Amino acid sequence: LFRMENGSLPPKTEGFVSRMALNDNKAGMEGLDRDKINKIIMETSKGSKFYENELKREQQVNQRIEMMLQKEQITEQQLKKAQAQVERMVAELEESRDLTRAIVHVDMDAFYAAVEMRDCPELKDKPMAVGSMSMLSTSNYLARKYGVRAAMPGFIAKKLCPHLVIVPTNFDKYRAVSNEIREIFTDYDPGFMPVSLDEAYLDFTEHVEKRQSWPESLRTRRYRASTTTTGEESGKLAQEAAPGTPDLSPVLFEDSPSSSSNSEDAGDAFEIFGTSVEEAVREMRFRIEQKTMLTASAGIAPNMMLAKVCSDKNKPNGQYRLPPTREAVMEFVCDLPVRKVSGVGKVSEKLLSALGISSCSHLGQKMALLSLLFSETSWHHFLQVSLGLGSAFIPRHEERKSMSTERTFKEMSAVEEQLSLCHELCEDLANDLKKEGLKGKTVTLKLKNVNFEVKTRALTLPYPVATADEIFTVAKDLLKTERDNESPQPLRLRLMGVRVSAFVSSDHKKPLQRSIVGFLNSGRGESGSSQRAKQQHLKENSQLSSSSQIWPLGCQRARAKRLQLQAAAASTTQQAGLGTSPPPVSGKTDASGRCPDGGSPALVCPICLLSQDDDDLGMFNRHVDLCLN
DNA sequence: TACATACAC
DNA sequence: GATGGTGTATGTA
Repeated sequence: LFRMENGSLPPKTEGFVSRMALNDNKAGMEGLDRDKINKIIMETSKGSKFYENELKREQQVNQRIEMMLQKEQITEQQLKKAQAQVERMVAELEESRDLTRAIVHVDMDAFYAAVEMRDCPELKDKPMAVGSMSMLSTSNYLARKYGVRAAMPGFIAKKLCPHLVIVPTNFDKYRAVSNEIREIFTDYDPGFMPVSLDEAYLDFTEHVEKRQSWPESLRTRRYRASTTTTGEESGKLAQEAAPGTPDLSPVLFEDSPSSSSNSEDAGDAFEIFGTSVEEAVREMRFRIEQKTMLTASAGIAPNMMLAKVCSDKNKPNGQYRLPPTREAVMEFVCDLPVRKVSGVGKVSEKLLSALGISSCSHLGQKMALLSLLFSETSWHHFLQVSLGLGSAFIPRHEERKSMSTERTFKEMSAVEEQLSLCHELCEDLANDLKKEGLKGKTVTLKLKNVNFEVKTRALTLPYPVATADEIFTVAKDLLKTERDNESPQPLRLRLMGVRVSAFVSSDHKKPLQRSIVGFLNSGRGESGSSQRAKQQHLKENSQLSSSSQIWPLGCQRARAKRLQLQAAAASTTQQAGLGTSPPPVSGKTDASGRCPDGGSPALVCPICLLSQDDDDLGMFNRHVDLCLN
């Protein structure tokens, strides 16, 4: 069972850097001439600093593989023991398998490219990509046929496809479209989780439940401006239908059926969607197309990991539902290439492939071995994947943990130039931090030299910083240290970046918010999205979502009161946190970090509504937690 | 905490 | 001529 296929798996061509080869596991990349494309990529890259660095990284990975294969000499004894442990864990995980949720992953098709094509008809029948000569963000399906894809530099793409049109990015435009589709998402799951501008996870479970008892009119989508709409949605729908003729969406892929052409065939003035999840998702995609003239693909599955894979299955402009049965899931996962799973990238793929693992079923077969070769978190993740398990609920949006800005430029070696750039970065970063009212204690400087070698240097202060000068004071010091380190050689840089992390303000507010939100929702049952709460979604104006009906009036008042208390407590908290001000101690705080004026206001527990004598926030939070339990 | 790596988009 | 920017997680020291 073990120690059989030793190593010989990756077909190694001499001097071939597999890290740089075409990634053809994305949609629209089937059946093209890989070898020819890779040859062009390699020829164009060969000899560049970038290439040399990639070669180095490749060798590092190869070394890791060697070390791993040495460890593979494992006694039967050990393996048996590991196998037993794996089996125990499998049983445990099986126990917890949840097939009751309908998780949806939506993904706009060739998003940036599609937006540009929509707004510039000239582009519709041309291979095009969005980005620059240095880097492409995405490409349309016509360009993909030439091997042109996201994360490829434009000058290489041009070699692959000389007629390629490269359009610069218009982030503001993409953001605007993103907001439009997110409005639609909210109607199906107000707690949806955005992944990026064009991608999101939604929990459709509750929507589908409600949908069963809806009148047909609520499931009717008009796409002719002429018809009058009925019901509470009329305004919205009329607006969405306003763009009129449905055949304006850019044709992304010649062979792909477009829902627009379907509607033309039907020749009807409206369409009624059914009550199933699939119909609901179809409806959502239809509304997206009506509103933005862009198409989306979607995957429906019992958990996030599977939904993500499913959304890729019928891309572009398609959807796929994986039935919520153990059998269907296991069959689906069996032949699934590990690389398709989110979280498994180039390196993991290569490591696994060295062990003879390329599909998820292999993953399951070799789990005992994997448990001995990989870290606990890694093999636990592999195990879950091999069983088709993933998160069946969509986690609440997390607070951000860091904020950074970085820039690439032509070689820069002069100290003064580097310093002024560093200062500029600090200013930009301080600006961004200000927008979110953040202060952090850790400043990290990132440097990349002309050989593409990356270094980070960090310093954690005893107090939080936020202004450009505060950050710069630290960053320039880190830069100086690094310069001294390399001297007398100058730092020949091609990139510099500054990051601030270890935030304090949110750190204090967060646990409290969580507790209160948890309390407010505790009456609504335990499952999935109902547990999540984003204040923004509690606003009442959405027709489809139930948010305005969730709270009985009395309850709303209580909620308002508690939120008030929460705010008060939070501001108290921030004051208490002033002990962390920077050195020239401000006159407003004394050494203990207490507010000198008026003493410390008593904290009130939002649950039991009793004043807490202790004004220590930690104690207070523990009290709230006790109350919640 | 510091740093490097892997990963996603 | 030319290979990005932003953010998270994790392993290790």
